Amino acid sequence: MTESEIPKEYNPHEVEPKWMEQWNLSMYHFNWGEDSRPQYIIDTPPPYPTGNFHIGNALNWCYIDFVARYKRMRGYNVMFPQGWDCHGLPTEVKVEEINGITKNQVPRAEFRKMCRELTVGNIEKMRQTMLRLGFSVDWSNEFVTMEPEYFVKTQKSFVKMYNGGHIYHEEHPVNWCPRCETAIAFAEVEYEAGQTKLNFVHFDKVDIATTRPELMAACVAVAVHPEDERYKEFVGKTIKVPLFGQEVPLITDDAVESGFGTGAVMICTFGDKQDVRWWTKHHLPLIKAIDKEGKMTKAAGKYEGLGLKECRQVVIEDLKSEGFIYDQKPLDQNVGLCWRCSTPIEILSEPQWFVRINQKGILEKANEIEWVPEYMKVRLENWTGTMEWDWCISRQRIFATPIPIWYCKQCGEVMIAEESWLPIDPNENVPKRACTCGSTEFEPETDVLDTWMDSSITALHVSGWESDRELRLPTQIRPQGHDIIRTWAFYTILRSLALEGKRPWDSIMVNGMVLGPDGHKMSKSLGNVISPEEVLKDYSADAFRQWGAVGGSTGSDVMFRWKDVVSASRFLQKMWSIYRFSMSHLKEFGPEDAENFPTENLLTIDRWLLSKLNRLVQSSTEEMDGYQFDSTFKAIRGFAWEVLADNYLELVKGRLYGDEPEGKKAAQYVLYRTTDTLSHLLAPFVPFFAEELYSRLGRESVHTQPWPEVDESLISEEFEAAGELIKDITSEVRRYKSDHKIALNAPLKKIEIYNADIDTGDITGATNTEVELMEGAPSFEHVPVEVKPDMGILGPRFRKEAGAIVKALKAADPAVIEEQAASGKIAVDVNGETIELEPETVEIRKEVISGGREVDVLDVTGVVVVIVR
RNA sequence: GGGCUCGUGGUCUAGUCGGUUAUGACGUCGCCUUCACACGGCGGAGGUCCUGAGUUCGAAUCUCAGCGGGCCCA
Repeated sequence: MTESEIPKEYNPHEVEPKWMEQWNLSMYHFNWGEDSRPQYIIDTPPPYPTGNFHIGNALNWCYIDFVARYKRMRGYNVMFPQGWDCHGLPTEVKVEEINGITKNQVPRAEFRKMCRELTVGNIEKMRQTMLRLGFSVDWSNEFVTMEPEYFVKTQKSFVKMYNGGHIYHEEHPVNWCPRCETAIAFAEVEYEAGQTKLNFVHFDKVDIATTRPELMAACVAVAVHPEDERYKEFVGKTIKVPLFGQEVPLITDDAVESGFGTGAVMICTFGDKQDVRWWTKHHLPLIKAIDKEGKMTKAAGKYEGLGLKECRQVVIEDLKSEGFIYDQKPLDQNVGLCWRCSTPIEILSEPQWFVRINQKGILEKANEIEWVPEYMKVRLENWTGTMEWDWCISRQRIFATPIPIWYCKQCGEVMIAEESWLPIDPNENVPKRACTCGSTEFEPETDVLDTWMDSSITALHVSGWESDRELRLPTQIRPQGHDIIRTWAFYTILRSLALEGKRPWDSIMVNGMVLGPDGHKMSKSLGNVISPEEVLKDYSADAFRQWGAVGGSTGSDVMFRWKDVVSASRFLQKMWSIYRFSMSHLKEFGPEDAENFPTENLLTIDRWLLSKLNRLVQSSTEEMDGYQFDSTFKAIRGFAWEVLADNYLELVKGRLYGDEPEGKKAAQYVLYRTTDTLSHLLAPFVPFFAEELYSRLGRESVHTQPWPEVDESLISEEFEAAGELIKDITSEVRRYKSDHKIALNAPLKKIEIYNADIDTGDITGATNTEVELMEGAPSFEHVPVEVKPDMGILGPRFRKEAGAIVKALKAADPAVIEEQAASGKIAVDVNGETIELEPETVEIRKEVISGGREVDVLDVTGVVVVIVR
C-alpha cells in the first residue's frame, strides 16, 4: 500500500456505485435452515407503491438498516425483508386520474389489470432508490401483497377469523365516502377545521339548533337534557318536523348540552357519531335520506336526487320562506374527510363485514412488547380505549383482496370458501359444493377487503405463517412511524392475537415524521418537499444516512436540513484524511505485526487513545442495543475528529516521522487498531464508506465481519488521566502560542513541567520544543486568587446558613483562607458566630506569578508549566 | 375540546432522578496554506436555559399555573 494509491479527496460518486456493483447481496439473506445464530426477524413496513420512495420512508429505512447491519455484526441471523402494500384507493384513484375514467366505466378485471401494471412499475422505481441508499434488504424474502402467494394468506386469515367468530356481517352505520363510494374505517377519517352555520329552527313545540338542516328528512327524535326545565312539559310527547311532517318523540339524554344552541337537538340517521350513539341507545328507527353517492333519497320527498350541499341550500330557503328559521349563527366545526380524496364523509347504514375488537387482549399484548420510545405505547392505549365501533373491513372497491364469500340465492345462507379453495375470487369462481339447502345457485360477494387486512399480517407472513416452514413468531422488531400506531400497529397486534394467540413482535421501534427545513411537516401544498434523489445527486447515500442517524433521537420528529448533509459530507472527507494519513504510516505494518505487538511497549498517550477507543466500543454497543443512533453516531464522529485527529495524531507525529523504532511501532499499532475498529463501528451507518476503508485492511466485506469487542484490559482511568494531562499541556502551549502570535510549529526555548511523572516525548514532538520535568517547588509565587466553596458538602450540612457562609468565604481574603486551610481549619464569622470548616469544603484557586525570570507560567489542571521563550 | 411531546446563544440542539464554569453543530469574528485534511487547524465573541409563582441553602433541572410550537386524535 502506498499513499499515492489513496486519493486525497474522497469521491462518493465513484465509491458508492462501485460497491453497489460489487456487493453480493446474498450476504444479507436470512437462513431458514438450521443455524446456531439466534434469529432476528424485522417486520419491515411494506410501503405503498406510489413510485416515490420519499424522505419519510428513507428515515424509517435508515433506522431499520442501522439495526439490521448492527445485529448481523453481532452474530444474529437477520431477516430484513421488503414488502409492498399494493391494494387500495390511492392506486385506484391514480388509475382513474391517468385514464380519465371512474372504476365503473371499465370491466372489473380490466380495471384491476391497470392497477397492477401501474403498481409493478412503481415498485421497480422505489427498489432502485432503496438499493442506491445502501439498505441491506434481504430480497430473497420480498413480498407483494397483490400477488396470489401473499393474498392467499389474507384470504386464509379471513376464513380462519370468520370460523373463529372474530368476523361478522351486519348492517351497521359506517363512515362512507360518497366520492369513492365505499365504506372506510375510523382510522381513515381525517378531520379539518371549518366554519358552518348553526340554524335555529321552530319545531311545533320546541326550538332546535342544527348544522345539518338537509337531514331533517331523517330526523327520528328530538332530545333534551333530563334536567332542562324549559322542556320538561313536552318530554314524552311527539313533535312534528317542519317541511317533512313526520312525528318524532321528544326524549331526554344526559349527553345533550343544555347550553348549546337551544338545548334541544334533533337526532338524525345519521349526522354524526353522536347520532349513532343516541340511535342505538334509544332504539330509534332508521330513515335513509342519503344514498351511496351522497344524493338525497326518496325519503327526502321533493328533495330527492339533490346533492347534499344543494339540498341544504334549498331546505334553508324553504324553511326561511315558511318562517321556521328564526336565527343563524356562525359555528366552528370540524368536518370528517376521506383521508384519500378529502371528500366530507357521511355516516350511512349499510351491510358490512366487521372484525370484533378485543380491547383487553390487545392491551395485554401491547404490554408484552418493548416500546421504543416507551411513551409511544400511550398512543396505542388511548386509541384502543376510545374505540366505539368494530373494525369495518369491507370496501366497495375493486383493486383489493376479494372476500371469499357467496350468498345462496335460494336460502340466503353465507357460503365461505374452504381454505383449500384459496386463493379465489368469488366473482369469477363458484363454490365447489352445494349450499346446505341443496341449491347450487350463488350470488358472489362483490365487496373487497380493507388494505389493512393485507398489511396487518406482515408479521405473520415474514415469520413463515401458512408456509411449509415452521412458524417463527414473534418476530423481533417492528419499525414504523408514529402516525400509523392506531392503524398498522393496532391491527397487527389484533390479528396476531386472533390468529396465533401471540404478540407479533418483541419490540416496536417508532420513528418520527420528517419535517421540512421550515419545521413543518413536508407537504406538497407547503412546497417544502425534498426527495432522497435530490440529496443523492449533490451529496451521497452515506451523507444522507448520517442525517438520518444524527437528525434526532429515535421517535422524535426530524427536520431535514441541508447543512446536516453538508457536515456529514465533511466528516467523510475528514475521516478519509485520517485514514489516508494512517495508511501512509502502515505500509510496513500489517495484521501479523498487530497480532504480535507487545502492548507493554505502548506509551501513555497510546494507552489514553486505546482506553477511549474501547470506551467508545462499549458505549456504542450499549446505545445501539437501545436503538439510540444519534448518540452512537455522534460519539463515533466525535472520537474520530476530536480525540483521534485533533489530539492523538498531532501528538504522535513526532514518533511516526522519527527514527526511534519502538515508539514508532507503538503508534503504528494504535493507528492500525483504531482504523480497523472505526471501519467496523461506521459500517452500519455509512456502509459504502466503511467498505472502502476496510477494503485495504481485510479480504472480505466489512458487512460480514463481527462487531468490535471491548478489551476491558485497555480501559484505564489512570492512563486516561495521564494522557489527558499530556493533551492538556500540549493544547495549553498551543493556546499560548496563538495568544502570543507565535507560529504553531515554531519552537520555544524550553518547557518545564513541575512535579508530574509523565511521558514528555510526545509533548516535545507536538510543540517542537524541549521539555524538562522539574522536581520540587518552582521558584515562583503562588497567589491564592479565589475561594470556591464546595456546595455539595456545604449545602446539605448547613442548609439555611449555607448562603451566608458562602458569602463570608467569598468576601474573605483568599490568602487568609489558604493559610487557615493549611493549618487544618477554616474559621468564618457568620452572623456573629464563628463557624469552623474543614479544608475539603473549599477549593482555592491559585495563580502562579513568574518571579524575576523571563518566563511565562501556565497552570494546567493544577500542574505548573513554565514556558521559557 | 382531549392525549402525547417540546420550548436552552442568530439557527438547530446536548444536558434534566437539583449543586454555582450549560454541550455540540451551523453561522459569525481573528490568526494560520505547519510534511492527512483549507470540505482543514488554532483561538475568540455570543445565552433573562419561554413567562410567572412555589418547594429548597441552592432550580435549565422538581411542582403548579400560564403562553407558544409540533404531532396524534375528538
